[in-house]
Amino acid sequence: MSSSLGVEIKQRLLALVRENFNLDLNEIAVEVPPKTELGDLAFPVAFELAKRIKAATGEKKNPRELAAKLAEGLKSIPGIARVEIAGAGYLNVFIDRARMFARLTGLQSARETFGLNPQSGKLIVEHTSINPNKAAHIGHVRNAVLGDTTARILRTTGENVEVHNYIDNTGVQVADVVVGFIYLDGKSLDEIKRLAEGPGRFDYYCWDLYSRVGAWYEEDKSRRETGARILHEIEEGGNTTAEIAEYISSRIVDCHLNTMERLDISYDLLAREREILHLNFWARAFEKLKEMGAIVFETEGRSKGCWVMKAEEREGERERGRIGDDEEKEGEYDPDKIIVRSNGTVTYTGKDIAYHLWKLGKLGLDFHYRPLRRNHHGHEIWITTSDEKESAAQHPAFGNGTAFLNVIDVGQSYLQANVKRGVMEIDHDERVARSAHLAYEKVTLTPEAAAELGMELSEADAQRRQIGMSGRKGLGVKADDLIDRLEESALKEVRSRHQDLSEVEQKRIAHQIALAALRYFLLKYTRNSIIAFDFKEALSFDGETGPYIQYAAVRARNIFRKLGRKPEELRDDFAKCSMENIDEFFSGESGNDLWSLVYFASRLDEVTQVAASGFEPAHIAKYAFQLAKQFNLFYHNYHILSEENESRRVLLLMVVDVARRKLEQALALLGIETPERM
RNA sequence: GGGCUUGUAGCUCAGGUGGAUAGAGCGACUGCCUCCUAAGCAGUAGGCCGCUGGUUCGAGUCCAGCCAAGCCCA
Repeated sequence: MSSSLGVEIKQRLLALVRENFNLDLNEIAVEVPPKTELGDLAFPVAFELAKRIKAATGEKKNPRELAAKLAEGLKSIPGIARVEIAGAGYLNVFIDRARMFARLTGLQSARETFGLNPQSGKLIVEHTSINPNKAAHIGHVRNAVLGDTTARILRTTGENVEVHNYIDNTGVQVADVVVGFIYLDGKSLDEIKRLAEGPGRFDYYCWDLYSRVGAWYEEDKSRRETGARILHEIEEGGNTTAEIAEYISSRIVDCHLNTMERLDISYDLLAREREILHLNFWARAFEKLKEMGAIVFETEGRSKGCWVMKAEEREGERERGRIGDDEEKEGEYDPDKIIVRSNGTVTYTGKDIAYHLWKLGKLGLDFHYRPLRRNHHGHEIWITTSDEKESAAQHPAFGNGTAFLNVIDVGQSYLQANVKRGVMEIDHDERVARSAHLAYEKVTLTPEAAAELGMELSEADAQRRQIGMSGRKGLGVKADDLIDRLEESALKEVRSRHQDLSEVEQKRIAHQIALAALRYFLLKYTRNSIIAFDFKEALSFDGETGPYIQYAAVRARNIFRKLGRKPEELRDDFAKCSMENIDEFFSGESGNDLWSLVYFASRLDEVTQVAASGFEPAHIAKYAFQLAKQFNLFYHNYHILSEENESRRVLLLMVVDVARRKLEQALALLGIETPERM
């Protein structure tokens, strides 16, 4: 792998600088030169060195001369073909192409992890976590796709990952839909059941109902008290209202799991808030927090009578904010974080700290578990329960993580920071510090998209670049609607190209293409970029899209199909090629072309590392697209099957195979399959 | 008023640890299917990288101050 060679060169350079100039550099920067002809790795170390020498002795040195001195010492490293000094003093290293190519083609294609940093502990990734009261929309899908892809990337780098989906089944949003069923529709539990089991889409029905409830509240604000009462009954449990809530939220969770299954997104465990309430997680966490002195009881000031987590700095300096009445927003932005209000109720932060202590195995309490369903890979998805009788005798060991990663939109940053702080007061394990809030920006709508959804735009809205989606207003792109449209238009394309395939096969391919289009669309943007959703863009299969990348991989497959042999069957022919053949192959102008494709393909592992350490799947997405582009260029310029020179043809085929393998691996990291045909 | 984030081509966005001529997609214009699939390829046009200073041999990248937008909050 090129990066290990890079590491070796760095170490050698550090030693050379020490020997020759008696200086210690703390880092050696590496770059990739802008053109293949300039080399494969570039070290601007001579510039840094000249600066340091001047600082130490006042002597002005020419970077080119310094670079030349260092170059001598690199030549003996195996894998390096030659070293050149370029520009004002770049040290450019040329990799031994034949040697590296031979190694690349020899890789096991089934290799899934490269385990450069295997972790002993378990990382708990939480994503999706949609309120179970209505259909999922494109914003929820961004969360799920980001979380799912991050989990795939982390697993590939050797992490042990457990994926959780948190179900807030006793929250305000579920309560509002319950209000709708009882007060707006006048439906009993049995009637709701008939509706849910009927032919219509239950999550779509709730989507509309939820916005009707929003409007109902707007008409008469005092109706919100009804909502508050219903919420209280749900939290308390043991009554019909709670039963209705339980039924509705369970059915909606089913719908969400179906939607996510279409995107090849799955979970190990669904953890529900209901159990956190019933199993008294908070009470235990409260004891622990008090024990550790993480929270203190205020006897004076604005927060008198509250248990608070003291601010880290400037304690007491700033005047504390008034305690509001608003359930949801209370006190979260005070310098001292209120955990328990003076009336004895617990804030979200408090409950969340309890839940996260459980994730790390520090609570001393556990859920009961039952299997819920299997996904299409046969993987069992478990769900928590508070009923011991329901509990499975045998279940995987959930929780007990060493760190957690929460995929939540950026608006929750402050809350998440407080949760982490609270947890770290109790769990001092340094690995907890690796825990992070994986924040991402929202998906909004372009004015055009909003108009297409039937929204009446006010003048102010029409002027704006983007319009926020609103579950309460029923304004948003429903995930299943979008997937349906993608599959439909993909199917049309597949039919026109592959009339020989069966209907089932055509649909399967259309589905793979639709999934690629959607996942790539959501992953090509970096996390902190707002996605202004546009139908035309999201439904495109051309240009920088998932299908474009799939197409490149399929083209590579087609070459082997046409050839009538599998890549593995060419090993013997490849072995007959001498190193001289390969050197010749990679020399000259065409050699540079071929090499730049191979070299770029070799860098997937390096890119994966960067994506993993920054929790940024967009790096892989961008890389995959660039690799596909390079492959398409190669495909256009070189006719492989018509190549008459026997050994050259074999080598070209091996290049195709290296590129194909890396394309497929990159797509797999993004959760995208490569179709057999396109 | 406080905190966080963002400002790069007409539009949407990339640009780890400062480095070689600032990139891509879309849109516009011009070419390329007798040849492994044109969901493709090649080319043209399009840029005070928000503004002003600073650090540096070197700044889209780092620092400060402005301006503008978005998000969270008293």
